[in-house]
Parts: sequence; C-alpha cells; structure tokens
Amino acid sequence: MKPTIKDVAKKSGVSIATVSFVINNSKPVSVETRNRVLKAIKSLNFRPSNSARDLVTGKTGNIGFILTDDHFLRTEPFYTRIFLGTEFEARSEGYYILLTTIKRDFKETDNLPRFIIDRNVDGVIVAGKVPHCFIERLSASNLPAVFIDYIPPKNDYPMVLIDNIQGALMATNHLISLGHTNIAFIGGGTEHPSWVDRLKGYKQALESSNIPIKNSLIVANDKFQGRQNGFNSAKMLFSKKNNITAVFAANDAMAIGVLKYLRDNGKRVPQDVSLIGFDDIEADLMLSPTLSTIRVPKLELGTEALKLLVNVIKSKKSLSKKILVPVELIIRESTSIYSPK
Amino acid sequence: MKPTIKDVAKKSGVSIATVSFVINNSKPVSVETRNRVLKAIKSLNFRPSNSARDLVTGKTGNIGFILTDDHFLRTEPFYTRIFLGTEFEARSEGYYILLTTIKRDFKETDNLPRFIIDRNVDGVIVAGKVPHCFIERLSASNLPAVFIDYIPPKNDYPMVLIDNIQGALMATNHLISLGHTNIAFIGGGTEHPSWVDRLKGYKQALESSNIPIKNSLIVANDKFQGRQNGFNSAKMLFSKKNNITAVFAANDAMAIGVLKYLRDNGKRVPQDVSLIGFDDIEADLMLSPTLSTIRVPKLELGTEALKLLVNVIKSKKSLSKKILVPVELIIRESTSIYSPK
DNA sequence: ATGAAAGCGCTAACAT
DNA sequence: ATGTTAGCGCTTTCAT
Repeated sequence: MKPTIKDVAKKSGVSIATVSFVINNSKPVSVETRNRVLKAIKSLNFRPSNSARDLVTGKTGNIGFILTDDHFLRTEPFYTRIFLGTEFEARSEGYYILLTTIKRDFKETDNLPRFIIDRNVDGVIVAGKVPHCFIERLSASNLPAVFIDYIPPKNDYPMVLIDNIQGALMATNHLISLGHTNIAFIGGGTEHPSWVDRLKGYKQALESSNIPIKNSLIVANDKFQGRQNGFNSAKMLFSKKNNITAVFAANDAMAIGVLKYLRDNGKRVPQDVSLIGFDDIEADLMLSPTLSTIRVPKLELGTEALKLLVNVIKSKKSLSKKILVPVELIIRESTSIYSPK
Repeated sequence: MKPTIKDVAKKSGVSIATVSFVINNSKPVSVETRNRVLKAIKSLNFRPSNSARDLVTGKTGNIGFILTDDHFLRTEPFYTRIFLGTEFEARSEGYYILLTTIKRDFKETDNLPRFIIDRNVDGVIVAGKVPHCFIERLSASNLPAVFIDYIPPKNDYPMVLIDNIQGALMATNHLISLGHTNIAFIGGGTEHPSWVDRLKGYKQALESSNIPIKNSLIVANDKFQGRQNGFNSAKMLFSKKNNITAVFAANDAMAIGVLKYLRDNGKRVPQDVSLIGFDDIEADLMLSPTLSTIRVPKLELGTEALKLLVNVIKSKKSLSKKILVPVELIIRESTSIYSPK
C-alpha cells in the first residue's frame, strides 16, 4: 500500500502535523526533526496524496491548456512547442497540464472542455486564436485564464504575446539594409491581431526609410491556410510585372509556399528574390535555401504563460498584465544583397 | 461556493448517501427520489468533487500519455492525432489525460514523468518507440500500461498495433497489380518492429507473385529521419541503373522525400515511377501528385488504447491483449499502370 | 429503499 | 517547536 503521512509520522516519531509542516515548509521545524522526517519520507518513498491535499485546500493542482484542433494538428510544430514550454514549467511549479482541443468552429451550444465543467482545473491557458463564443463561455466560468498569441476581444485577461511589430520591423529592415526597395508583403487576414501587427511593422519600416508603400505589393487574406496561402499570394504578386526583389511573408508556412511558387516558376532565391519569413518553425531540413526568418521563442511563450497564470491563481488578483516576448532576426540563405541584372 | 453533495441532499430532502447512490447508480433508489435528486443536482449545477471521490476510492481519474519529444514535435501530425483519439475517448470514459514527453535519449538516471513518481495516474499509455531503459523503469513502477505502435522488448503489456504486414502487402500488391515488377522498398532501420513488418509484407507480396526479391532494390536504414531519409535513400537507389518503376516507401514522410528526389532529378510521378507511402498523414495540400498510401486510422489507435487501458485498470488483470488495427489502401495520383517507354 | 456514520489522507487552526 | 483535532466532500458499510 502507498505510504501515508501517518506512516511517515510513526516512522519518524512525530505527529502528522509536523510532517505536514516539513512537506510544505508551512511552519518552522527544528533542524533535527526535519531531518528525521525527511529521512523517513525518503526511506518510505512517501508522496503526499494529491486528492487528499486538493480536497482540503480546494485546489486541483491542474491547469487546462486549450487550443483549436487545427492549431494542434498543424504541420509546423508551433503550438506543440508552446505546449511543451507550458508543460515543462508546470513540472517545476507542481502543476499538471490537461490538454484538450476545441473545434475551430466551436459553437455556442458545444460543450466546454470537461475539466472546466467539472471545475477540475485551477486555471486555463488558451493558445492561439479561438472562437469568440468560446471566450464568452470561458469568461462566464470565472476561471483564471491566460492567453497566448491572441488578443481576446474584450482585452481583459493576461496575455503572452509575440512582439510582432518589432519582428516585422526587423525583417523588413533587414531586406532594406540589403538594398531592396521593392519589397512585397504576404500576410493572413485582418482578423488576427498578429497579421495586423506584422503588416504594421512592415509599413513602419518602409516609412522610416522613406520607401513608398505600394498596395500592389501587399497581399493579405486568409482564403487559404499556411503554405497554400503563400503559394497563391505569390502567384498573385508575381504574375503582374512589378519587379519585386524581396518578399516578407508573415509566417514561415507562407514563406515555404512562396518559395515553392518561385521555384516552380524559375525564380532563384535569393539571387532573383530575397525571402524572409516569421516564426522560425523547425522547417523541413530539406528546405533549400534555408529560410531567413524572425525567431519566435515558442517554449518561452509557454513557460511565461504558465508563470503568469500561477501568479494570477496565487494572488487571486485578476491582473491583466501583458507580456511581450522579444523576437530575434535569424539570417540564413534566403536573403541576400540586391543586385540588379 | 461550489455546491456539495450536502447541498443536493438538503435541497432534495434525502441523505447524502442516497444522493451518492443516484450519482453512481450504486444502489437501487426509488424513481421518485431519484428524480427529486436529479432535479436538485441540475438546479444547483452540482458536480461531484474529483478530489473527494478520488480520495475515498483511491483512484486518480487520470491517465498519463507518454511519448518522446521528437515524436510529439514531428512535422506529420501522426502522434498528435493518436493523442486526440485518446483524449476524445477519455472524455466519455470520465478520465483526464496528462500528456508529457520524455527525451528521445531518456537516460537511466533521468526522472520519470512526475505523474508516475507521484502516482497521480491510474495507468499510462505509451505511444511510439521509447527507450528500453524507460520501459524498465515504467515496469518497475507497476502501473497499468498500454503501448501504441511499438512492441516493448519483453512483449508483455497490452498493445495496440498497426497491421503493418497487411498494409505492406496491400501497398506492394497494388503496385504489382498495376504491372510493376521492379519495385523498390525504402524503409527505416531494423530496430523498430514497424519497419521490420513493412519490409516483411513487401517481401511476402513479391514472393506470392513470384517476383524475385532483389536486395539492390531495398534500402533500409535510419541514419536520417523522415523526409531526409526518403530523399537520401532514393538517391542511393536511382543513382544506379536498375530500372525501378515503382517505389514503396515505408511511411509517407519518406515518400515525400522520395518524391522530392524524383522531381529534382527529372523523373515524373507516376508516369516514370509509381510511388506509394504508408500512414496517410495529412500531407501537404501542395503535394503534387497526391500520394497513394496505406491509411492508418490514427484516432482509432488512440481510442482503442484508452479502452484497453480502462479495461486493464478496472479488471485489475494484466491481460496482455494485442489489438491489431486494420489499415486501408488509398489510391491517389502517385501510382499508375506500368507503361514501358 | 433510505439513512447514519466511519473514514479516505491531508491541511491548518488551535493548544501546549 | 510540536501535537491534537476538526474538517474538506465523498463512498460505502451497516442499520433500519
């Protein structure tokens, strides 16, 4: 049978209260008793029962991690890495993570994740864009929550966000510094804050270098997803004659699509066109040339979110703090100096 | 405050025992009392506390899901789909899933997942290949466990496996039925049972059609992973002159690598070379031609494993049942009739 | 068919 | 600094 706190108490000749104090560091215990208790714990291989502890503290020791199924199943290990960051940090904080997905088109009548209904989590982390009606329902549940990489409509809730504007500035400035002026932007729709900010950064960079912003060089819609989007957008841009010498794709998935289009159509990267992405997904090893990009510290997004959530849970305050995680310019093979033919 | 069983008892004018009987269907309760209790539960929005219940039953209501980090982060959403199957089934069985990764090179001295150390799961599901020393440690923990898509060395433990031989037979026979006879096999190493079986099926198919097995047409090593492996293996095969007209790649990731190699080297698929994979991963939409393959029902692997584990947990018997999940031939564009030039 | 009550393993207030 | 003890919310045995 699993040893209990009683066994430890008996073995070390103290009361169960003292054992509890030692386990939780909740009251001063003399060094020698503490050592005796610790020894007993070790020799019995004692672990406090979660359910007993949770029952009396009213906590669950669990944290829910929620994202849409399409995000979870994405080809690029973006959200899975974020999850890993969260799970990793959870270990050291003593929490368990319950991962669940909701449908991309979560309906008002759909069930909330079971751990919310049963209130079997102390808080939840929401990663990526989720339907508004889900957020409303979550809100109504009054659970502490932290959002990663998405700004919920009401903009309360603590968030961990990517510094998208800064990243887009860095990417675009990198191309500018290489001598490019005809720089295209390929992005997603306008309903995700990230796409909006990455476009904003692109425009800001051009402006500060006094390069005119041409709408004909900007394609931003979300009729398609990821690579397919990049491919189609590139087709739209390059089928017209507009002497594009560099492309900033708002994420790596799209950049890979662009790359594919350019290859299929006899344009060399970076000789004819420089290409930079965003995210630094663990791209295909086979990708050639390797992609210059803006690195998003995915693990860090996850760890920061967990820390933030634990703070909220412990402080009971609903601080609506925003953490902006810095990004990094990664120069690889797909960008090079502008050299007109 | 969260309502308790007491509130329900009070509201419906019965004892908490009766409420418990209703909740768990553990003793006959008269229809009218049952209805009264049910009404009270609903009106109070009562949910039994997991920790209280777990404390008295000695269960945790949790199941651990373990895989190596590289599997979890794989480009192809293979294991993530399996997880989703498990998680889905867990919902209806009333379990929560604690997902955690271990390192691909898990060392003897590494910590076991926390939920095992703390015994905070009633059982675990292990997906994909994991280090032997991990399995030994898991074994020592005496937790019920089920393996998915991997046969642990000692071969005890219940397993949910893919019918690899059957799948490889179907794939190879498909190529044979199209008139191909010079069929190459590209696989992984020999230390994963799946690779071994897929090769076995390939050979069996050739034999039953009286096509000689040529070792020169077989490449099976795991110096590289996934696509890269396929690419390199294809290079090895096609740089010699051996009139290969069809390739069976032991998984889709490798098949995509093969496809890439063939494209880069002016071979058309399927006109010059037919290509079939295995797994039916949600391949790149941009893949052209679309890949014929053997579909592995990934969600089903996950759901079956959970059902099996729950059985083991409930029956307390360590039945070492093996479930062989059937696969399906999916014919798409990458395979066509052999037509010599 | 229903109820009373013991007790699961722990925390924390109170007592010493 | 350490011990005693009352619960936390539930399941389950034993009465009725």
